[in-house]
Amino acid sequence: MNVIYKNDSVIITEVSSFNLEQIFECGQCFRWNKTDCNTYSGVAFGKALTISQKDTTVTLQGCNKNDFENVWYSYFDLGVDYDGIKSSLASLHPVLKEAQQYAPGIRILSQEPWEALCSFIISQNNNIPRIKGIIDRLCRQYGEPIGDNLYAFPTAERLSRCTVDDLAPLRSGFRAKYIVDAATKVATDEINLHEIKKMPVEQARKELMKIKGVGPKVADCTMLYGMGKKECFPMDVWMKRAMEVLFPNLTPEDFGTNAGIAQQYIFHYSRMNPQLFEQS
DNA sequence: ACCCAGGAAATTC
DNA sequence: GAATTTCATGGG
Repeated sequence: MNVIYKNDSVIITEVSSFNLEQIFECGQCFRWNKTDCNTYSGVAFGKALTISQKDTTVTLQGCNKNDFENVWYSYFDLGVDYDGIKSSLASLHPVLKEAQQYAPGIRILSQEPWEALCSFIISQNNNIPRIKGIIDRLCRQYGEPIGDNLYAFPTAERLSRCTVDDLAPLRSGFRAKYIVDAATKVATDEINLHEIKKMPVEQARKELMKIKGVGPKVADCTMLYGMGKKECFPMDVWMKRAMEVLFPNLTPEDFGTNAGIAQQYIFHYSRMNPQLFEQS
């Protein structure tokens, strides 16, 4: 991998294990949209970015050296050797190898802890298009505008000043009260996400589950996508099916310290191939 | 009308 | 304590 800095853009060449479509559409994030062929626009850490890819060259538009080094490098997990992780995971199980080869350009994004927590609270018993819609309305309503019809993810402090009735226009249903509880606990520092990030997984999960509407699955998504805890293995309906049908004699622990990455390959592979789970 | 969606809380057994 | 029902909303 090679990085070239221009005036208002950064170009990465010879990138490996990196595919924008697979990264943004494997179900780990909800705020990136395809704006053109091989091009996505989105917001993270309060910064807007347009990013495009052709083969092993990736261009970040509207990005200076500072933003790249402080935000996007870690956001796209560029310090992690996915080639190495993939070959190690592939040797564990033939079906995992198959899932990984289906979308070899997946990377786990390092999202903001609060955004990950809030997003996956909204995700429960919900479908992805509708999750994206709710989060879009949430950001438009309560996020800081950052130009070009784009908005930062609203802070916990801002949302803590909302009532359940205030959130009605989001049409988030029964999840509104969970959003308010999470925002309040985070804003008052009753729940400190940066401290939780430093804790061992078991303890961190226990802390996160003090929030109403946060169970094991939402807690694990928060830790995997928002706290860099790659051993977490969120067990949703798809992953339960996948484990029963594709890996009947394995448990998440069998996938090791990068189980969360394995989970992402399996989740995406399963969702794109639902016929695997049809009864015959 | 029914079923399901990146679940968790409330209720019942 | 384990199993079942309920919780809003929208699409198929």
